Amino acid sequence: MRLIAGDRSIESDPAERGGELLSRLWPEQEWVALRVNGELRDLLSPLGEQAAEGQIEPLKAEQLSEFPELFRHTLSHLLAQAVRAHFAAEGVEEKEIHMGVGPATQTGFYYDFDLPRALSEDELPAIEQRMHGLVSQDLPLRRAELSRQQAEQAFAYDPFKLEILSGLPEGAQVSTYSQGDFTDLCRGPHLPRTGLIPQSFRLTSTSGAYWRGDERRPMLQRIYGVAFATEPELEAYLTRLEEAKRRDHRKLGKELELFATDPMVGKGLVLWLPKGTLLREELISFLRAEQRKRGYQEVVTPHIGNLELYKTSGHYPYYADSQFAPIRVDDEEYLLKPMNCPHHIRIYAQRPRSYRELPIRMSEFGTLYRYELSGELNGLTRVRGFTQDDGHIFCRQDQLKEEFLSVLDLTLLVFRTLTLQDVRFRVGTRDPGSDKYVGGDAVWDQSERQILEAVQEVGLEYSVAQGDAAFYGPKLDLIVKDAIGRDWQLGTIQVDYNLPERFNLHYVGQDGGLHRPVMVHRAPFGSLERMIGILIEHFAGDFPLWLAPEQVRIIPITDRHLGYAEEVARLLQESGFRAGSDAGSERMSAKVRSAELAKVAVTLVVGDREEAERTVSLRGEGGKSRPLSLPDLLAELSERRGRRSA
RNA sequence: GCCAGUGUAGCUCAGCGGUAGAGCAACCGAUUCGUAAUCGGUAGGUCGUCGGUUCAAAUCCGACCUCUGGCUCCA
Repeated sequence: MRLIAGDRSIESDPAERGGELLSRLWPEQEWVALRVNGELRDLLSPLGEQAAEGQIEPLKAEQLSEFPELFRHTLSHLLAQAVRAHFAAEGVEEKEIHMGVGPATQTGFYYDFDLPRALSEDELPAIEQRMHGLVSQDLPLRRAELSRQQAEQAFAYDPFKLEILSGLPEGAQVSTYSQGDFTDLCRGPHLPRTGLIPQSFRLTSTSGAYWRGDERRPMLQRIYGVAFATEPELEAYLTRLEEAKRRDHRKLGKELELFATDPMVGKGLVLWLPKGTLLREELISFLRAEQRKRGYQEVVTPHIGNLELYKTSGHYPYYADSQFAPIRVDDEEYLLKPMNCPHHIRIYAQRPRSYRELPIRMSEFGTLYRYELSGELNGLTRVRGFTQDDGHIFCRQDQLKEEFLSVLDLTLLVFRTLTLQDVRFRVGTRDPGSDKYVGGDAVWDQSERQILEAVQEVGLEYSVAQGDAAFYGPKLDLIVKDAIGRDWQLGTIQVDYNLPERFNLHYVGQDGGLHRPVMVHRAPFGSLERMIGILIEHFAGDFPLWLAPEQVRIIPITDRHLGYAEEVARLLQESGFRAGSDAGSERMSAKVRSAELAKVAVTLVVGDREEAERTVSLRGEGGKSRPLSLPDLLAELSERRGRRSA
C-alpha cells in the first residue's frame, strides 16, 4: 500500500509497524509516535490496512505537550507496575492484585485496583518513587497481539480483565503492552520506552470507584495522578488548583458570612445569612425586572403538592429515588415539591385559554426539595433544598421558535451581565436505544429540529449530546467558562410536548377548535444556590458593586471625622446604597485592611482635608486613592451600579 | 448510599496517656493616627457525639454523626 509523508509518497505494508516506517523515512531522527490521517498511533502497532493512502505525520518528543494522553496512559501502566511492586514488598503475589481500567484523564491518569487491604494516601509518595524509578530505567515497551482465547488464558487470574475480554466478539484480536516484567491488556497507544515519559507527574489522591461505574458492582481503589509534559506545566496546574482553593465558595461563604449549613438544621439545607440574602435578592430583582420587560407573569405556588399531581406529570415514580418520601396526611399523600412545572400547568388549566393570549410566560422563584445522596452534597453546588428561577412558556407551535430564541436572548443577557462571557451550547437529544422517554418519535424529531435551528441562528458554538435529553423532551444546556477557565453547566432550556399532553392542556384556536399548547421550560440561573456558589468562585468574593453585600464603607481618619463619615454614609444610603462608616478605634490603615478583607466594594477615607473640602478619598485598585466631591461620588457610584459593572 | 480521609475557642492551628494552648477575631481600657495589622488587659473549649480500655483519655479502641476527596446520579 502507498502512504503519503509530507510531499513524499512511500510504499508500505499493513503489517509494518509505525516505528519501522518512520526509521525508514528518517533514519537519524527519534520519534515518539505518529499520526495517520490525524489519528494518534504508537510506534509499536502495525499500520493496518486502513492506513492505505493515508497521511503520515511523525511526532517528536518535543511535541508531547500536544499529545499528553500518550505519556499519561503509559504512566497508568507504570502506576500499576509500581503498585504491584509495592505490595510484592510485603509478600503479596502480583496475581492477587486484580485491576480494573487505567485510562488517561484530562489532567493525568488513574488506575483502579482490587487490593488485599486499604491503601493509605501516605503510601502514594513511595509508589510515586517507584514510578520515577521505572522512568529512569528507560524500559522499552513491547506490544503483542493475541486472540481473545489466548488473552483469557494469560489473564485467567484477573476477573476484571476476563470480564473486559468477555465483552469482545468471539474471534477478536487483542493487544497487550509490557514493560519490564509487567504486562497489561491494552489498546494503546503508548510511548515506545519509559524514558520518554516526562518526570513531571505526581500521584495526588486515592478514592473508591465502582467497577464499571455500577454501584451494584464491587468497589475498587482508584489512584489518581496528574502529569504534564514539562515541570512548568505541572506547576501551572498545581497553581490553578491553589487558585481554585482560594476561591472555594464554601470557604469564602463562611468568611464573608454569606451562607451556612448546620447539621442541626439538616444536611444539604442552606441558611442564607443577611449578606448572602442581599446578594440573592439583587440577582432575583435583576431577573425579575428583565422578565417583566419580556412579558412574564410571576406566580407563587406551594412547597408541597398532592402526589397525584406528580403521578400525572410522571415525575413520580420516575424520580422517586431522588425525592423526599411522600408525606401522609389523612387519606392523601403529599410530596415536597421536586419541580415547579406541574403547579404552573395547573395555573394554566384554571380556565379555558384562547390562542389570542398565548404565549403565556409564567415565572416563579420556586423552592424545590430533592433527596440527593448524602455523599453528593457539596456547599451550594449540590443541596437538598434550592430555589429555581423557573419559568414555563405555554405557546402555539408557530410561536415556538421565536419564544425559544427570546429565552436564549434572556439567558445570554443574564450571563453577560454576570461577566460570564464565554458561552457554548449543548443540545441534548434522545438516545434512540432507550425506552425511558415519553411521547412519540414525531414530536421528538420536531422539537429537536426546532432547538437546532434556533441555536444555529444565534451563531455560538454548539455540540449535540445524544442521550442527554430530559424524559419529556430535548433540552439545551448552556456551558460557561468562569474567571479561571473552568466549565460550568448553567441555565437550561427545554421544549416539552409531553406534559401538555399528560395534563390534557388546550387552547381555543382561531378555528374554534381545541389545540394542544407547547411548553418551554427555562431557568437562566438554574438554581440560585448553585449560581451564587459559582459567582462566589468566579469573582473570588470580590463582587461587582451592584451585587456586593456591603457596597461602601467610609473610614474616618480620627474620631473627629466620624460625624462627616456618617453624613457621607447617610447621603449614600438615601440613594439606596448599602453604606456605613467604621467607628472603631483602630488606626486608619487597620480599618483599610479590614475593609479589604471583608471585600467591601468601595472604600472611602475621610479626614481633615476631605471634611474641609466636602470630598472623599476613594480607594482604588492597588491602593491608589483619588479625591472626589460628594456629587461626583454619587454620580460615579450610581453609574457603576446602574451599568452593573465592577 | 459506597470507598478513603477528617473533626481541639468564631477562624487558622499546636498539644498525641498525667491539671486544655498560641495567633487572629470578640469584649474592656489606653491611643486619634492619611490608604492592608497601635499597645495593654479580659473573656471564650464536656477537645464532633456516645460507649469501651486505663489509677488516669483531647491523646488508645469501637460505633455513630459532620465535613472533605472520589464513585454513582442529576427532572
